[in-house]
Amino acid sequence: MTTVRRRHAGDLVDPVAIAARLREEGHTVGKTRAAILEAVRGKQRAFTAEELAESLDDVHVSTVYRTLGLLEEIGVVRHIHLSHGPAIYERTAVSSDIRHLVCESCGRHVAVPRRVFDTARRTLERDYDFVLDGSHFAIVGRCRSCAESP
Amino acid sequence: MTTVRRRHAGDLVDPVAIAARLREEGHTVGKTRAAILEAVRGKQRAFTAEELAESLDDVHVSTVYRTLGLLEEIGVVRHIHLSHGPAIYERTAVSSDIRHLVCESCGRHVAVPRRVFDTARRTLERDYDFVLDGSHFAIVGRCRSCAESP
DNA sequence: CTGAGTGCAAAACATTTGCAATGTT
DNA sequence: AACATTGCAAATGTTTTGCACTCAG
Repeated sequence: MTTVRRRHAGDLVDPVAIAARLREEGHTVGKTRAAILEAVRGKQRAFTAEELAESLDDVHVSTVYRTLGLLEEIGVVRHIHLSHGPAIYERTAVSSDIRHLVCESCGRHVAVPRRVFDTARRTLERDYDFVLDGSHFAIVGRCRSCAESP
Repeated sequence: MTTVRRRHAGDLVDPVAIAARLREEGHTVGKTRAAILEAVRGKQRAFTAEELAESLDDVHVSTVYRTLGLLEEIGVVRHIHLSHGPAIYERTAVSSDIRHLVCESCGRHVAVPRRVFDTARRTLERDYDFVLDGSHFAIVGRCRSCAESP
């Protein structure tokens, strides 16, 4: 048996595989998109569209936004809104079981396991018909140092 | 004994009292501000700056933003960011023990008791040095009907 | 009278969009 | 060649700000 074709997000890190997937969807992949794909693979941490654009020569932010939008559709990245400021993007491969906390004073952000919110999630679902989704917007508060010096 | 002067936020609903408080802080209160104060008292539910401006004749949104900013400083109102779209303002008197949930599909929002997040709050504080503050940004998810028809 | 408040236009900021030029298949 | 993609400029939506004018104390 040769290359097994798995179809879940975890696969989509390799620029070549992603490009193939995009073509399947009827898109084309030229050098600009290829460069973005490469840059996304390079990112260890979450990044803003702006940052990604700056790390590439002659790629306009609007193009980055468009491409990240496409990558989001096929499940390669997701974006998270921190409190104020631009959204951050991260590869979905990074794990969907983390939630982002932001300190609204200093902007620092930390990742915590999703399970921290299990009790709240259950209560909301049971008593309030509400399905919590902490993955698209960060959870806001203050880190200890900022909480101590207000 | 006559009028007792209590100094906590719960008092600040009466336009006259609020105006007095503003003057204490060195501000002046003319007819525009008085009108805004009156309008704020009238609001049963949370409102956007835009809505408030539209409910008043010849008061510019920028003035409403400025005045709400002032009212926020003295603890009369607070603003909450829903997922997308404008922030909503509510009188602090309304209760600081509620948290706002927003459905990111339909925009509907519901209030739930702060205690729903007690477990999460304790864990975050104990294990992650993070002080949760669900009062400034809404908690995002989906209401049951939207969750069922994605 | 003098500083505070106001309307308006413009800036700020993150993101989206229309369009003409260019690139991909 | 046909159509997708790109850069750029302009629009979007929310909030803030500079400035000249008006008003409150």
